[in-house]
Amino acid sequence: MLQRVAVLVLDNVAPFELGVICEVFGTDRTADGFPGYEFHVCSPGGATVRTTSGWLLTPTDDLTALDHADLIAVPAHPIGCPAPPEAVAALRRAAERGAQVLSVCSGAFLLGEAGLLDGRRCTTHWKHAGELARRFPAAKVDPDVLYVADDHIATSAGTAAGIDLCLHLVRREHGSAVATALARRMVVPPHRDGGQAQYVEAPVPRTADAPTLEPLLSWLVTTLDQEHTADSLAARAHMSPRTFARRFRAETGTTPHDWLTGQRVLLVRHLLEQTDLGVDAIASRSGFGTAAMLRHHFTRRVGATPQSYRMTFRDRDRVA
DNA sequence: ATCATTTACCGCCATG
DNA sequence: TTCATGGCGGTAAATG
Repeated sequence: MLQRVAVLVLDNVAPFELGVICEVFGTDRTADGFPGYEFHVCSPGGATVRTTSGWLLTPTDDLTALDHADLIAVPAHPIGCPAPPEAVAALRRAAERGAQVLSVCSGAFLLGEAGLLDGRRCTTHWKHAGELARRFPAAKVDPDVLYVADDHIATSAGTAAGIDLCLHLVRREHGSAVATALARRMVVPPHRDGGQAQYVEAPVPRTADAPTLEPLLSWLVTTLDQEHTADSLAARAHMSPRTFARRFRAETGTTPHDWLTGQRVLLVRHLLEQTDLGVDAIASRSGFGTAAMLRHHFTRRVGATPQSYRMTFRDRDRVA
């Protein structure tokens, strides 16, 4: 249960990464039906810290807040800045008692200092991935993903990926209806999977002379119930199968089939939360065809069975 | 759970 | 020369 959230700030904290965390967990939207959090910003001794932009930030708490938090968020700090031992120790204590920990960008280095990355899959900004692996040899650094959230230690790549990770945690806690509504409120894309590549060749849609796959993708999400094959998609995009596969990876960072499955799972989550349709009906509507197929992909990607997912999220949170 | 069959994907390389 | 293309074949994964 994520109720108490504590952000650990040190000198030279990066404002944008900090802002991402504040936006998701530190802004009161309970009036609109969103879940509320007890939000603490803490530093060693509660001392004022300087941001990388030069201005000063006065925390609400000292490090004792870490001992009572359900979620501890670590924004980015420049690598090489000495981490106060008491902050590292507090972080380790929190992780040991099972609190959820998340880092954005270079915040992962602080998690490394606390030994939280040992033996764990993790990530950071691609530019720092090599350094992170060198500094913490026991960490399994994956430089190619937006975020890793395998267990209660979660790490994310550069800045914007922090938004994806925060929304992922909201989704895990409160379901996709809440996460999607929150994303809409923040005007960010509703869901980017953690496995999605950090490098995408065309993250920004190009202009008319260089068409993108965007129209195809938009059409796909409205026709998830239909059958789609690699060849049929290539034909619709007026490309050879080989070129289509290449272009698809360049633009989305994944493969057509994998992307399609991801979208179908999102639709399933939605239908489980918002309707009373049976698993068979949902399988049919989402394009999985059979309940067995649905269960297979759903449990693999969500980590819960459709039934338990529905039990958890059905009617629990109302969103305006 | 396991298996046989089919499909998707990607490295390689020739082509324009 | 460099670059995108697209056909081929091996391998991994999905499917039923």
